[in-house]
Amino acid sequence: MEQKIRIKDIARLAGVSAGTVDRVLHNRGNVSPAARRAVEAVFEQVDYRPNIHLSGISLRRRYKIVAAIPEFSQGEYWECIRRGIGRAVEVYESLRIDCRFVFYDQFDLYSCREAFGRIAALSPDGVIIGPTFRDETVGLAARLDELGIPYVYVDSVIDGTSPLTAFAADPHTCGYLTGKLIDSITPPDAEFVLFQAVRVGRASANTTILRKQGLMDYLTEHGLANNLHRVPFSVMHPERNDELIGDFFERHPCVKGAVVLSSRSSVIAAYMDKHRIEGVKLVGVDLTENNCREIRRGYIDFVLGQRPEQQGYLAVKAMIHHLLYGDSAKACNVMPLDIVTRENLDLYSEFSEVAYSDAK
Amino acid sequence: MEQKIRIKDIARLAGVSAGTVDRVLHNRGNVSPAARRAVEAVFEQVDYRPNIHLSGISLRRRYKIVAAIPEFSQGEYWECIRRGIGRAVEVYESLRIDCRFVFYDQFDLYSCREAFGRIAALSPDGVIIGPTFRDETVGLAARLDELGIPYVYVDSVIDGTSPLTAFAADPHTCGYLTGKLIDSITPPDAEFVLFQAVRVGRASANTTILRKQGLMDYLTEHGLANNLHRVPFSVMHPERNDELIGDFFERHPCVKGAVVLSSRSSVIAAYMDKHRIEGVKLVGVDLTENNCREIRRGYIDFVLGQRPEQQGYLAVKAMIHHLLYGDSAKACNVMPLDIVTRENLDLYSEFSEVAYSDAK
DNA sequence: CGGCAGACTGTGCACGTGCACAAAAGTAGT
DNA sequence: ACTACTTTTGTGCACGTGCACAGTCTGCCG
Repeated sequence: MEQKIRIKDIARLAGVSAGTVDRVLHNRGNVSPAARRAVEAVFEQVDYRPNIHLSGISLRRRYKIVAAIPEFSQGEYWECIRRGIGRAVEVYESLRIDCRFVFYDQFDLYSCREAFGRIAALSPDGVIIGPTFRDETVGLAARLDELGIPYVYVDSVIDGTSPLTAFAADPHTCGYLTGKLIDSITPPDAEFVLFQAVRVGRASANTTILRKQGLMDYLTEHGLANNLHRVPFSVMHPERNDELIGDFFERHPCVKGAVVLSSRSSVIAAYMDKHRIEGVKLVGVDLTENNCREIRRGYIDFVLGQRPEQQGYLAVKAMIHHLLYGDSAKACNVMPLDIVTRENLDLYSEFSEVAYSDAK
Repeated sequence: MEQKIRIKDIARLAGVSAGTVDRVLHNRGNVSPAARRAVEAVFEQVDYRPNIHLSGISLRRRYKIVAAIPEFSQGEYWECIRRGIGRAVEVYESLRIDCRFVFYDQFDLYSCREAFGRIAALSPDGVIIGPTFRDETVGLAARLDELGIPYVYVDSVIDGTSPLTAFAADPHTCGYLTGKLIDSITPPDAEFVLFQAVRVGRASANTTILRKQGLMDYLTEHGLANNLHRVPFSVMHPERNDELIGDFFERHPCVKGAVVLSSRSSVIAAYMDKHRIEGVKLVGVDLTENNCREIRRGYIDFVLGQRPEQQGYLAVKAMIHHLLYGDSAKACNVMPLDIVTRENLDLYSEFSEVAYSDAK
């Protein structure tokens, strides 16, 4: 095993001092062309990898990261992302990282606008964005671009902006896979129903539209497009669903599979429980606490998980690596879609403890 | 954000020098009871977390890890574990870690015995064991216990030994989940076949037996135990399967689902391709290259992945944390079982790039 | 030629920990 | 009280990097 190459070694090989190598390395200027060439020639030949642990210590300044994500209640989707962010900040605490959260109401455009407006004043070194409203996010991205502040998306990506990177599942694949699953676990040529969550004050999110497109594409490719019914349901007022959903199942006894493309499949599961609807398979998205409970109780058959906690963790990590070591990251990281069912559910929840703890 | 507590601070608070605190911290002895009490009293009160990056640098000695795992061909299961180990060693290279591999033939008991016999002579500080043969592993474990050398299992766990920790999927759950899947994607009360890989020179591995038990338990609980047929097949000589498997399907046209509990489901997939057997669902285990190919081609419907690469990575990480920072780890870490199908396969393979790269 | 600004370069400290070594304190025997 | 020895305690260096600061060199102007 060859000895690790240090800045001092590079300096010796190039016939300059460590300070000059450092200046070349960090583009700090004030380096003569000759010295620069000499140093760069050495870099060509040797495989120098800075010891990231050490560069962290020597660092003088503190970096400030702002995470702008929707607010959440306990057990909801965004709590996982938040937890992942928090974990990363803990792990990297020995480097000089501060993290500050800015929450907004994902169902209130004005709340988002106001929250996003506050960010610049915090003069962050980097921003983690959990986007909901397209225009507001585009505006924020433009401002950050102008200020030269890097930003990273979690959960979903907003086109037409230039983030450092993003960590999100592919919504089209998500919908497509949902189609495959519900098709696989129901009899051939079964009928399906897509329950669409409706909410006051918010048009369907882009993610949901793309998921639906993925679902439709699967069904179309398998000649099942006409087997799909669409029924809206209310998240805020579950009691209103009784009439909405109630007679649907009465009129459509051939429906053997139900799909929910938002994270609220537990609402449908609760309905099925209450009204003793049996023989209908249910596939949902996201491992929220409510969904997990319904999986355990057997009312939800499969759920697609998109590793929100890991998204948050990796977003912070990518940001830190960019800020501290100048790493560029690939434009978009597509998260795996975990197929979760009663038998492997616990494995996922228990395991998340282990996976991230880089430091004690 | 409060200031980070350093050894020097503890020393000041306890009225001793940093050296004494260090001695208490690392149980190096030569500390008077009074001083020890004073230091420990301070530890009670403050939340001291050593900066692991720094302890890494200051460390004088090199640690030597030996990984004893089965040899493999390209694209096979153990290659992933090996890759994960390699990755971890890269990431932690700035700490002083050497890793050395000892390979053995997983179908040759004597090869294993010989390889395991060589380990002690390498005087490792820690050993990663990928076990196959029970008695040989028990023997190795006993020798390591005697020498006070910690060891970690990957892939599976050998009872009656005391490893530092282990990273493995639960084989019973694996079989159980396989049952759930094949049951879910076939018509009610379908018949199934379990293809059992037979190999010269090796009794069925313990893992396979436990998986089979899990499968049987699922079927029994769902009143399907009598719907299962068992057929052996040859991995080494696929051409012999023509007769073995051939007339089975002729005689059992009601069989709609096939299960393989080893990683060799691609052999069955290839057979189905060759003989144009259709309408039979196939569920397998492990994301080997061959299995991935057959998933893409549509001959395998679902595969359970147990994250071998992550197992290797985490095993090394746990060992390093134990050696360097004295962390104890929980006895056994149960890996998630990823349900992989054509639509989410690529997501898993692409993502593994991202997840581990702690350092550039 | 002297002075001076500006560009470039080298030096040295700090970061927090592990560990070697020196120093001090304690103990026991003569 | 002195020596010899053990136990306990304190001190200081090394690790590799970032960065401040001081020092050197060059060219230009008066």
